[in-house]
Formats: sequence, C-alpha cells, structure tokens
Amino acid sequence: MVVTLKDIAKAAGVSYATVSRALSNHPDVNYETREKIKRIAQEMNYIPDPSARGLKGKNTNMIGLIVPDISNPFFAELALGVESFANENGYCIFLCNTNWDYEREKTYINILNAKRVDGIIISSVMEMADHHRNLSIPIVYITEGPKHDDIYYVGIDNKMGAIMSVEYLVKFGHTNIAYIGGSEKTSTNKERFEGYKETMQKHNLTVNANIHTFNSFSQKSGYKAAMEMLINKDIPTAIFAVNDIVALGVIQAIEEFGLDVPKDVSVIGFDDISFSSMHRIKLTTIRQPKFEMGRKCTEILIKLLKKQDVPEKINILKPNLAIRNTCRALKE
Amino acid sequence: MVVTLKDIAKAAGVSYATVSRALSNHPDVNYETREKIKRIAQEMNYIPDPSARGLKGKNTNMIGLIVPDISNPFFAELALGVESFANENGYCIFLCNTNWDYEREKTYINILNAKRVDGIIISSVMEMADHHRNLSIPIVYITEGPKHDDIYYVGIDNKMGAIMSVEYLVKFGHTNIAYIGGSEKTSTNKERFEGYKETMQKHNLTVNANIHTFNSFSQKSGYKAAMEMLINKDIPTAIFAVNDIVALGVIQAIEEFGLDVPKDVSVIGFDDISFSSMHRIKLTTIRQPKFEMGRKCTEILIKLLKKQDVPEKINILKPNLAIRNTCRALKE
DNA sequence: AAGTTTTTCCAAAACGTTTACATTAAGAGT
DNA sequence: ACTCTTAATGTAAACGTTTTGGAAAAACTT
Repeated sequence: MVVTLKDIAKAAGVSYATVSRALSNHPDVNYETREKIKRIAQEMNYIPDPSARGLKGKNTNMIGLIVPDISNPFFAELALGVESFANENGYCIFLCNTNWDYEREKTYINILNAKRVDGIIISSVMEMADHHRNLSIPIVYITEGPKHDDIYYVGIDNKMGAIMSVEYLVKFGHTNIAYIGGSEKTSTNKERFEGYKETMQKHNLTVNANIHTFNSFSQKSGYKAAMEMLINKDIPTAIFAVNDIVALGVIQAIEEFGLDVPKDVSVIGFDDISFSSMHRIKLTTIRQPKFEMGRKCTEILIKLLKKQDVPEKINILKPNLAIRNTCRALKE
Repeated sequence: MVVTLKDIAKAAGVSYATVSRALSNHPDVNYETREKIKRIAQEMNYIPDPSARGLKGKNTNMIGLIVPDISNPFFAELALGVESFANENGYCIFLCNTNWDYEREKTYINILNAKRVDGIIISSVMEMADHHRNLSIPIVYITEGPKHDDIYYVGIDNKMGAIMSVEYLVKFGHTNIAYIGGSEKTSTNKERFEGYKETMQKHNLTVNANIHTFNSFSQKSGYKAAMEMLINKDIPTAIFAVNDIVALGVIQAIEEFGLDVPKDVSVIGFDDISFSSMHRIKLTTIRQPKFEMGRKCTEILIKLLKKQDVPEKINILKPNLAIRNTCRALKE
C-alpha cells in the first residue's frame, strides 16, 4: 500500500500539516521535529503523490518534447541533450514524435496541454508554426520555428554555415556548385539556401538549386533530387546539401550513376550527425552542437518556469566546418 | 482560466456529478442531458485535469520508457514503435536515457514510480536486471532483461539469428570465422555467442571469440576488438559481430588495417539499423523488426494495464537474414 | 390506488497534498 | 501580573475529479 502524509503523521505523532511542512523545509517547524519526521518518512519510504501535488500547486514537473522523427540521429541527439538537462533539474520529458506532420504537431500540443505539462520544447516542421499563440505555458522552439522577438528560440546560424560551406568549395576551385534543399516551409532550408545564393552571387557564380517540396528531409529526397539533376546532364562539380541525411542520398545517387565522390563531384552536408564521421562515409559537413543545443533550450525553458531569470529570446549558435573526405580541390 | 466541471455544471444547470457521468458515458444519465452537457463541454473547451483524475482513480495514462541510448538508431526505432502504439491508445511516454548505466536505470525506475506511471517498458543493460521485483506496476522488458516465466519479455531469437549468420558464412566456404561480442552481462551477447559457438562446433570449426567487457555496445568497442585481433596476426576470413554498431567499428578497423571488406574479410552484423542499408555500407546483417517489437511490447503493457486480456509472457520473434555486400564466397 | 421498479439526478465523501488561518505555549517587555 | 511577540503546531479548506449512496420522479405492476 502507498504511504501517505497521514501515515507518517501518525507514526510521528504530529498533524499531517506539520509533516508536509517539515518535508518541504518550511522554516517554522522545529529542527528536531523536522529531522525526526524526515527520518520516519525515509524509513517508511514515503513518496509524495504527484497528482495530489499537481492538483494543489500548479506544476507537474513535466516537459513535453516534440520532434519530427526521433529515429533521425539529429533529433535523437537533441533529445539526449534535453533529457539530460531536464533530468538533472527534476523534470521528466514526454516524447512526442510527429512524423513530419504539422497536424500531429498540433494534436500533440493539445495533448500536452491536457496533460498539464509545465512547458514545451518543439522542433517544428515549419517556420510558420504558431503553437505559441494558443498556449498559456512557455514554449521554446529549437532549430525550427518562428523567430520573432516575442518567442524563445534556440538554433544555429544556418546562413553562416551555408556561407562557410560554399566559401570552402569556392576556395577549392569549384564554380559549378549546386544546392540540394529540403522542405520549403522551413527556415532551415530557406536560410541555408540564402547563404548559398548570396555566396554564389558574391563570386559571380550561377545559382543552381533543386529545392524539393516534400515536407521532410530524407535520404530518399536527396537521392531523387540528385538523380534528377544527373539524368538531365546537369552535373555540377560540387553539391551543397541542406543536411547530412540528404547529403547521404545525394552521394548514393552520384555513385549509383557511376561517378565518384569526391573525385567527380564533391559533396558537403550540414548537421554532422554521428554517422557522418563514420569511416566509410567521412562526410565533410557543418557541425552543430546538437547535445548542447538540447541542453540550452531546456535551460531556457526551466528558467522560464522558475521565473527566476530572464533568458535571451533568440539564441543563435555558431556552426563550424568539419573537414573530411567528400570534397576535393579542383586542379585547373 | 481553466474550465472545470463546475463551470460546465453551472452552464448546463445540473450538478457536477452529472457532468462527470455524462462525459464518461455513464449509463444512468438521460440521453438529451448527456448530449447537451457534451455540447457545452465542447464549446467551453473543457479538458479534464489529469491530476484530479490521477488523485481519484488510480491511473495516469503515462508509461515510462527506459533505454540505454536513444541516439542509437536501434533504440530510437524501438522507441518509435512504443510511441506510436502508446499514442494510439491514449498513453504518453516518458523518455528515460540511462547511458548504459545500471545505476541510472534503478534511479529512473524510482523516478517513474514516484511519478506514478501506469507501467514501464525497459530495455535494460543487463540480463540479470531485477527491477520487476521492487515494483508494484507492470513492467515489460524489451530485447534485454531476464526471461523467467513470471516476467513479460519481447525480443528476438538471438541464437537463431546467430546460427543463420554463421551458417551463411559456412555455406560461403568460410572456416575461420571470429566472433566479436559486446557486454558480457547481456543475454544479447550470450545468446548470439551461443548460436555462433554451437554452429561452429557443429561444423567442427574452431571457436574464436573476442568478447569485450565494456558495458555498452559501440562502434569504438568493435573497432578496438577487431584491431586487437588484426595486430596479433589473427586474421579470420569472416567476422560475425554482435550487432551493427559493433560491425561498423569492425569494418573500420579492417579497412584502416589495409584490408578490404568483403574481399579479405567478410563481416556480418545483427539488428539491421537503418544506416546499415545505406549505400556506402550495405552491411549484411540479421534483421529485427524493431518498430514492431516496440509496438508489441506496448500492446502487452496496455493489455496488462487494462486487465482485459492475458498476454503471452515471453515473446520471441523470428529474425531474418538481410543479404548485402559485406560477405563474399570464398573460392577454394 | 398502492406498491414496486426503473430512470435520472443530486449531495457528499474521498483521493493526498498545500496553505491560510487559528491556536497554544513560552518568552519578553512593561 | 499583564499584555505583546514569536515560534511551533494544529485545523480545516481547497484543488478537480470520481463514485457511493440515496432520493425524487416517472414508469410500470398488480
């Protein structure tokens, strides 16, 4: 049977209000009484009932985490960061997987709301997400979501990452550089494309982009887009892919087409998921501190919940280049 | 402000008990009254408070999911299955990541217990886990945990998978087949090794195993074990790795050592994580229906919770061989 | 028409906490 | 000796549900 405050009160010979106070370190309870009660509670293995607590006070110490696809290592590492920080601070996280579906995202927001979570962390599937509007609890967007100055956001400087990529390729002598993108609805795609475009224009190079309109970023979509280009005899010397998953599809297309990476075509990705550093892949890419980003946004959320601190709203981290084996210098 | 039963009762002109009954489809409330109340509840956007519910009734509709490492695609796909089935049945899941630490596993069991989840699904880090002993709620082990006849378990036939692997290699003419294992504390390692050993013995071949004593299965551990063998001039023609992650490390070691997979050494893995089918990897491996296993164990847990049905205790699924490019026939 | 059953609803208790308010006891100030 | 504080504890209400035990009203019996 479950031990309640009353049981402890009986054992200690005090009222249960005193027990409650003692256990929550309320100042006006005698030191000895407090210690005694704590000892008894310990011995009886008392665990406060979160429902009763939640009913009275207003927080549940639960955080909702919404991601498009937890089986994508990018989101898994984000989740790992969130979980680690949350756990350290006594919060539990609800995992919600939307499968790249905005409708499911909305459904989950409602479910989490109904569950009375204290706050929500979401990596949305589109920039224009407006969950924050229908919500009375704090929400923090991570990597994808709107970036007004009235919402909380943690992400990477996508444009800068793209610029680094393209500059790197240009320095290697590439002039025919294509961009293979992802869902148009995302700022992830938009900003990376912008960085690409501006850098190309800066060097007076022709922009050559294949932005597909699927709603997800996948190996398959990268494969399709690349294959399409190749079949149309549009063969660039380098391809900047919107992210690693897509880049892996691009590589597959190129090699199946009978060309070599990096000999015939250089490929660069974005994200640096763990598999990109794998021996047989060694994908040159832009590194994001995924774990730290997960932690960061949880820190922000918890600060918001505790109202102890006023965190920065928009948090844009700096990316950096991970040079590996999928890009080579063009000799003229 | 949050809408409560009372608000609806006032609006509908009935007592709040009636509202409660109407909304939970209790038989003795008039059809028209019920419909009216439901309509009003809908209009007022009423959401029952889970804390109040949890306090009265005894279930919270929350399930704890404990895994060693969510950033490992194997567990991520398991989690995906769990999440999908749970969500369809109105349950939310708490994600708990132990980082391959049994102590954290125990801590999480306590936390989940304190949170009053209805049940727990766990992929433990060792066969001898005994969380079920200290628990008054249902628990289902998935892929790793004890297999007595008094606990619930969902997993794959590891031994059969191993036999399939080794038989496949033997059929290809391999006689010098090494086993590279993982944590000794797991039945995963034990059973796969058994399958390997028995098949080798059946064919009168020499058993050659390198089972390391780390507590986790990782690329690094596979790399180290393989490299050790190679440096000692112990170069088999084929290696059966305990799982895909380890196999990837093995491949890296072999290729860094200057040999080719599959030309010099064939490699076979176990699990079939999504990255194994990737173009540049094409790892021959044993496929496990991870998503389905996740769903299956959630189904079992929910049946247990609803007490409507008596599920099988031990559920062992059949593996199958995914033939790809990392094994070749030895020509004599 | 009186009794019986059925339908439909209400009042109140219960769940386990937290907390505002009340009470007591003791010590301090006069 | 008396009020006045202060510290320590108790009492009871509150949180939003579900549920038990009736009760009033309606519908059947005979």
